[in-house]
Amino acid sequence: MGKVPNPRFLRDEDLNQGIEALFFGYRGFTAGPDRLLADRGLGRAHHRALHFIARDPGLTVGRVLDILAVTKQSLSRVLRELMDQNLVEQRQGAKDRRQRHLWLTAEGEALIQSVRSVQNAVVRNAFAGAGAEAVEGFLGVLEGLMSPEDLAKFKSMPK
Amino acid sequence: MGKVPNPRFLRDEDLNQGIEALFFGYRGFTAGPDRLLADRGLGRAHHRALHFIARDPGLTVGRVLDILAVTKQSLSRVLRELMDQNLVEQRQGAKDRRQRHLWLTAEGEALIQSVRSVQNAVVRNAFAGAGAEAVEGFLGVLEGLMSPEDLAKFKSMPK
DNA sequence: CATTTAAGTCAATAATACTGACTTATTTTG
DNA sequence: CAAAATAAGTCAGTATTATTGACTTAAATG
Repeated sequence: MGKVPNPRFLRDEDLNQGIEALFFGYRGFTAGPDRLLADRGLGRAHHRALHFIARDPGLTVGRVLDILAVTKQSLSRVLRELMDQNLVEQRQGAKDRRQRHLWLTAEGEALIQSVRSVQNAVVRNAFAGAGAEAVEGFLGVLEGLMSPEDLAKFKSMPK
Repeated sequence: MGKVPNPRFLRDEDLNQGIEALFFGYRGFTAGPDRLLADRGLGRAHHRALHFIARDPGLTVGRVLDILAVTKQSLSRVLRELMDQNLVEQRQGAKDRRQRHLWLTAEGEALIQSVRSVQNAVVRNAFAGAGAEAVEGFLGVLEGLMSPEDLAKFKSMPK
C-alpha cells in the first residue's frame, strides 16, 4: 500500500494548469466569432447551430438537438431567428416526412465563411505555432475529456 | 505566387476538427462540477470564482474582475451569494484599505476540494490516457489560442 | 388502429451577463 | 493639502441562453 507519487505531468498542479489553460484558451477561441456575430444580433448559440448545419448540411432538427444537448424549446428560438434572418432553411424529409432537414441559404453560407475565416485564423495560428505533434496531443487530450457519447458524436462527424 | 497547400495538420478540415474537439472536450470537462454545484444552487460562475480564490488566496476583487473579465455588477452577485453561503469571506486590505481581499472559509475549502476531486479525476484520466507528450502539446496549442492578455494572466498564476 | 416518434408551441422561470449612473472611502498627485 | 484618480459597491433596467412542464400536430410503425 505504499503511496506512489503522481508522475510530473499528473500532479494536482499540472491538472490545475490544464484546467486554467482550457478556460483561457476557450475564451480566446470564441472571442472573434462572438464579436463578429454580435453585429447581426446573433450569439454563440446561433454560431453553434450554423457551425453544425454547415458541417453536415441537411441534418435533421433531432440531430442538432442531440449534438448541442439543449432543449427543443431553446433550439427552436435559435432556429427561428436564423430562419427569420434568411440564414437557414428547412425542408421536409422525403423518406420520413416528420423530419425537418436544415440547410444554409447562400446568405448563411456567406456568414459562416466570414466567421470561419476569423476563427480559423486563430486556430491555424495556434496549431502552426505549436506544431503537428502538439496538435496530435491537443486532440488526444480533448478526446479523453469527452463523455463517451460526445466522443462518439465527435468521431462520427463527416469529413 | 504559386498556391502552396496547407500541411496536413493545417487544412480547413483539421481546423474544424480542432474546433469541434474543443467544443465537446470543454463540455466533458465542465459537466462534473456543474452537476455537483447545482445541488447548492451554484453555477459555473460561482465555480470560476471559487477556483481562482482557491488558487490565489487573498487576491483582490479587482484581480478577480480582471481574470474573469466580467463586470463588477456581475461578479458582485456571485460573490454575495458565495458569502451568504459562508463559502468566501472578505477582508479589508492592510496596505491599501480600499481593497477587499478574498479568502475561502473552511466550508469553501471543503467545497472546492470536492469539486476538484471530480474535475481532477476527469482531467487526470484524459492526461494519463494521452501521455506526457500529448499534455505538452495540449498546453502549447491552448496557449496559442489565448489572447496576449490572457496568456500573461495564465503564465502569472501562482504555483 | 393504437402507439410511438419528430417537430413545434405556449407559458413561466432561472442563471449569467450587460449598460448606465451613481456613492463611498481611500490613495495618489500636482 | 486640495483635486483627481482608484477600488469597491449599489440601484435599475435589459438581453441572452437556457430550463421545466404541458400540450398539439403530423406521420411512421408495430
